[in-house]
Amino acid sequence: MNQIDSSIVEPPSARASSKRQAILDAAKRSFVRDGVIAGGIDAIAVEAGVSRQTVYNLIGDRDQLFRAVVEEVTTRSSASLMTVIATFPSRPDDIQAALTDFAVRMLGRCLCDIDGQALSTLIKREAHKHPELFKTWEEYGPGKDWPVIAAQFARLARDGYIEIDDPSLAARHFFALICSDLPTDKGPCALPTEEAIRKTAAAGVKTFLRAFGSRQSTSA
Amino acid sequence: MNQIDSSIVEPPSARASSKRQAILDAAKRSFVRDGVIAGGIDAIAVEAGVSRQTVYNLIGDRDQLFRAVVEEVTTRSSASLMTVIATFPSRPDDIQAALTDFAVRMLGRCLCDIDGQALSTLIKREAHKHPELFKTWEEYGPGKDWPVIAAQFARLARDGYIEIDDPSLAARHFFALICSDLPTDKGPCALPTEEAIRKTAAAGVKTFLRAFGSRQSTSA
DNA sequence: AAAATTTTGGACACTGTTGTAAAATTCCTT
DNA sequence: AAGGAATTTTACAACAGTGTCCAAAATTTT
Repeated sequence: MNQIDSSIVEPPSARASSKRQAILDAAKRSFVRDGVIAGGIDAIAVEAGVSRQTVYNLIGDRDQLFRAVVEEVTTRSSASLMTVIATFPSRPDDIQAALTDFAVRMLGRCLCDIDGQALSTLIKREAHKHPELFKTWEEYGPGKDWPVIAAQFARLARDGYIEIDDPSLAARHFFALICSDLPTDKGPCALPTEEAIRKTAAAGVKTFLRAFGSRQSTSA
Repeated sequence: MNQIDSSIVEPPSARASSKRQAILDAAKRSFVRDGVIAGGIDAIAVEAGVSRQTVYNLIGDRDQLFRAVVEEVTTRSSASLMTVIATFPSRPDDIQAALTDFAVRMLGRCLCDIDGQALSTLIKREAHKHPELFKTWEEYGPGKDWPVIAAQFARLARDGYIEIDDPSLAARHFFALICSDLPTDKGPCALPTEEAIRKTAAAGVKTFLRAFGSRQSTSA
């Protein structure tokens, strides 16, 4: 039905793979929107543009579907988080601008994208019924990267940009501030606009630097 | 409707009222734990210690049950929030200690109690299906009190305790910081311990005052 | 073009839940 | 203790969703 750009030459099971992805995406949306148990398999199949049988053929029953979605979301979120962490400013001229840009990237590409949203929603909502989910998050997912982020802040402190006692705490406060009043927390599940993200990030970084910025490097 | 401490002589429908409350509590827990649609009415009835019929007799079907729970949770949360806001420090000797105590009260009695937990969970999870829920939150629930909180911070600034540009933003950053790494966000739905609350609140207030505290009144 | 494979739509039995209605029981009033 | 109200028990019909099977249609491969 919807081959994206598989016009020229595709591997043997390209169609199946594409359909599989469509199902996973539809299931992801359904799980986030209605909960894992609430939405019917039929609805997911319709949303994916396939028949119910295809769902059972390519993936399996609800439980396997859930696991497949979690796996994909975890993998993707972890990867994009790593990518963004790699862009953490190292020796910026303007620490405020650099941190703001970093915060915007983090919010837009990790926390507010469809996968990040799905991951946090699923963890919050299904953790009590699937304890392994939270464990996976800690071991293989974004949860394992907190020390890396803390280390970035420690390095920033060592280079004289900020003054902190506890890098881990600083990292958590940084994230709390840049997420402070994202529309996500309030209204429906709509993803915030790029503009809202930038505004929130800038305000959060400003407060963060008021608290932790070195006196000499605080500009503005 | 709900007489509070009618221990000595009970009004005629005291038993019904008590059962009604038990049902509402059980439904609240079930809705938060499993979602509004997932848990069976039977399970709620058993958890409340009544039969399924009594649920239908005293309250009604699932939808009425949901509305009753939302109404109760909203009312209670709003009331306890008001109570705690009333204890906002006015002219404290030690601004840090006073704000920390306030943060502890706010976390413990509003955000981390069963009703606050239920309210935020239900709003996040069911907002898309019951838009009136979020609207109610804004008009009658805790949402309507943000300006009041912002005003408290404005007053604190006027009295020279803190230095802020935007009271509303300061209020949001204050809450973001004191909620920063509450165990709630991570693990299962268990309520955080008093100790964890105090620690998180203290750390949040400390950072808040590093950012916004007046130079002269910042102690330690 | 024919064969092989995948996808589809429909039918099916099955389970679990719902909301209601009647009896049976318990509880309170008098 | 008897009468009456409330509550629980039990039963029931209706319904929605699940997972499976199969034949027909569509699609790919030979």
